[in-house]
Amino acid sequence: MDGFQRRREQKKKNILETALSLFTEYGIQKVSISEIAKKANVSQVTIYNYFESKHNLIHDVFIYYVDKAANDFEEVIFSDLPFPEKIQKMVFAKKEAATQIHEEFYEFMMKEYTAEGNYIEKVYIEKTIPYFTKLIEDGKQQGFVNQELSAEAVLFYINMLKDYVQKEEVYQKILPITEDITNIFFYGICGKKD
Amino acid sequence: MDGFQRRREQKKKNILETALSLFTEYGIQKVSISEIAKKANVSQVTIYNYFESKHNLIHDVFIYYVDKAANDFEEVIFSDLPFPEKIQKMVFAKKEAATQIHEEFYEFMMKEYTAEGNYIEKVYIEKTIPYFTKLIEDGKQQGFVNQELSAEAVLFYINMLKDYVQKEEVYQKILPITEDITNIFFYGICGKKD
Amino acid sequence: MDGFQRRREQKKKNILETALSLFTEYGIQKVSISEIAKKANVSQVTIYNYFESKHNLIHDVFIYYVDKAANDFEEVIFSDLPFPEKIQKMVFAKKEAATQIHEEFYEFMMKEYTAEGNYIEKVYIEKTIPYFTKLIEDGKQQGFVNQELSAEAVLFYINMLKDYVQKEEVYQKILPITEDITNIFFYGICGKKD
Amino acid sequence: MDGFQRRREQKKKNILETALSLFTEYGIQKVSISEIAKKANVSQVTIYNYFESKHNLIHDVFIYYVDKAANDFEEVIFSDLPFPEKIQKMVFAKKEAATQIHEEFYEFMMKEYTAEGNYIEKVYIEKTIPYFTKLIEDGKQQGFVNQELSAEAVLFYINMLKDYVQKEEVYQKILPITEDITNIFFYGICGKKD
DNA sequence: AATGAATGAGGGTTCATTCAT
DNA sequence: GATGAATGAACCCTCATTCAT
Repeated sequence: MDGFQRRREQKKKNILETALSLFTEYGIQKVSISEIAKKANVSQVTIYNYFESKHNLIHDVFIYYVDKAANDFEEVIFSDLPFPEKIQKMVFAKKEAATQIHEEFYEFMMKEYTAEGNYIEKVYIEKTIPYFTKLIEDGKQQGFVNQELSAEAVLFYINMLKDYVQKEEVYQKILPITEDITNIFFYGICGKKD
Repeated sequence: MDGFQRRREQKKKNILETALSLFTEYGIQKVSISEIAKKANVSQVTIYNYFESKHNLIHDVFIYYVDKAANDFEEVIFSDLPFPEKIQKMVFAKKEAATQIHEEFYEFMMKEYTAEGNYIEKVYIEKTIPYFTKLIEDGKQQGFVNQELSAEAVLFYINMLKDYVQKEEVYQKILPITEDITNIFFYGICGKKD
Repeated sequence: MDGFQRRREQKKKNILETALSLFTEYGIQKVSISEIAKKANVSQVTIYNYFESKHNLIHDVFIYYVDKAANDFEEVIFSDLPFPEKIQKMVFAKKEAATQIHEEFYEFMMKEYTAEGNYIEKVYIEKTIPYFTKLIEDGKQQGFVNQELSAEAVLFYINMLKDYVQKEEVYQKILPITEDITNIFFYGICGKKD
Repeated sequence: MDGFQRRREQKKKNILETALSLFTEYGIQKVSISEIAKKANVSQVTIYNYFESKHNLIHDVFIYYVDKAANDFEEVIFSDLPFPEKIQKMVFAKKEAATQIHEEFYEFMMKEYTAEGNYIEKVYIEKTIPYFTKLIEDGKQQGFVNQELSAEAVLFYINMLKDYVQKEEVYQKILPITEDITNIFFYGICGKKD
């Protein structure tokens, strides 16, 4: 990749980052192209030169985000932390502002684009799910996970917790009850930790 | 309340219902005042006469929705179903389309308005929480809920499940693993149901 | 039609006239909605309220024009002028500026819309052609038109002359040779008037 | 002219041809510089290097076209066809698609540029008119053209016919009445061919 | 000389909101 | 009080043109 290409990529990444941060903070519709352009220090038209339309930009931002998230995820999975801490980290790790995701953007990812490119699905099937399944296998072998539970159900639970805890307005409220929540996750609302 | 007043209230409710249904289906920003006016068979200006601004309309729609949801909630709580079925009903009851809530509207409720009027907070404190606390107390006495868990944590968990399951794109995927999910809820990913 | 309606129609006509005059002078693409709005003393959005899109506006302007032109045509046809003067009037009558038609607008009428609504076709079939055929019949009976010629061919010829003479850049050049042109029309480039 | 020059001229001609074909097909305003650049396989800036502005490009394309058309014209004039066939060929010869001229481009030639460079005028005066006058003289001598008619009037008529017949939407409609039209041209709507 | 990148200006369109009847 | 009509501001997008390499 020559200097031209590299600079182009750099600029593209810059726009993607800017757009991602604005989208995650304010949602998609509230953010105008001109806003992104201003904050990224480029002209509106430059954005159009790179991405052709707002819709395309959103698409690319979305893929950019999914890749990034998948990488973060892998890192935790392949770390050598003990099982419970991996879970904790995945669920409760305070996200940096940049990855605090705006509901509308989340929704966009989940809904509008599953239909079209199904990129998120692909990433899930190729990476997230296999790694995750392995994690749960390990958990079962080490006695942290009930052998009878399906991996899907556990995956669902962890995802739910993660998504939910990630919400800004939720995160702060549950800080004091983090321990209880962890307990419920491991032992249910009924079970006892003993 | 005389005939005038009643007609006025009726018209207002009509507008609120229309707006709610459009908001929940398409989100707030995608729905224009003129759309609401057309579907509610009134003039745009009538809406402004009643609600002064779109922002106010949203606010009122939101309160209208919270009240309705709180009522539904009460009904389940005070029914004479056994504890686990109450939980199931709260979490898994297939919502009618009308209450399948659009993410953006949900977010609006959670974020923009917790700041300002905090009506949802008020309703929660006055009704939801007390009733819910009682529900959990009952659950503890009947041995369904671990005595050591805080009511807040359980409340959080149930809400999370409810919200998550309500999402259209989630609901269908988890149908096959409903039982596992219920099990995890009661006994954790570790514990066994036995 | 009540006062409301009348005023609405008046305003609509005002916009149509303004648009027509601008279109005929500058062509369609060069004329922006905001230009029309400014010259018609209304807001851009008012135009959108009446016509929904530029495309629709063009369409309506076009129909407005065709109707007007058809009326002018009828008037001449049903006047009690002698045959040659009718022809002269149809072909050479100095158009008011307002009906000096811009090529692009003409083309639009001829091409884009013949496909879609075929309104011009309808008007032609219902009014122009019958009237015109009668005119030619009269011309034949009075010995002004060769009996063997088809009405279509004569119609074509008159239309061609009319359209061509109407062009601004042409009109002035041919003024000095009007008589020759009339002669050619009646007696051909070969024939002699004697 | 060295190799450099020749290559330069070649590239210029390439751009002119591309622009001409796009202009004649879609009109001037609908064709963007970037479109021309793409289709001609050069960069936009190259076009600017050669032609300085879109306006200039149009100008040059126009001159390119007029020269070409004048050459075609000469060819017919100096051919050894009999007079009526020359006329027929000039008027009815089915143009190749490439020279089916878009109205807007035609108008541009006729209007905007007659004012400014008057190149077309010059060509007319220097070549078209003399040649044409000679043609008409021949016609008169051979008895095909009325001696009393001015050459201008006949020229006008032929041009009109040619321009009009060239229009796509007209050409097809008149095919069945070509003979009648030719007759009218030679003998008028009154006269008889006998 | 040639190009990829960048831009200011402007166009069509939508929307929350106000005016006037 | 209710309505049709009207509006200013903003948005997405395109284009002729210039900059920088």
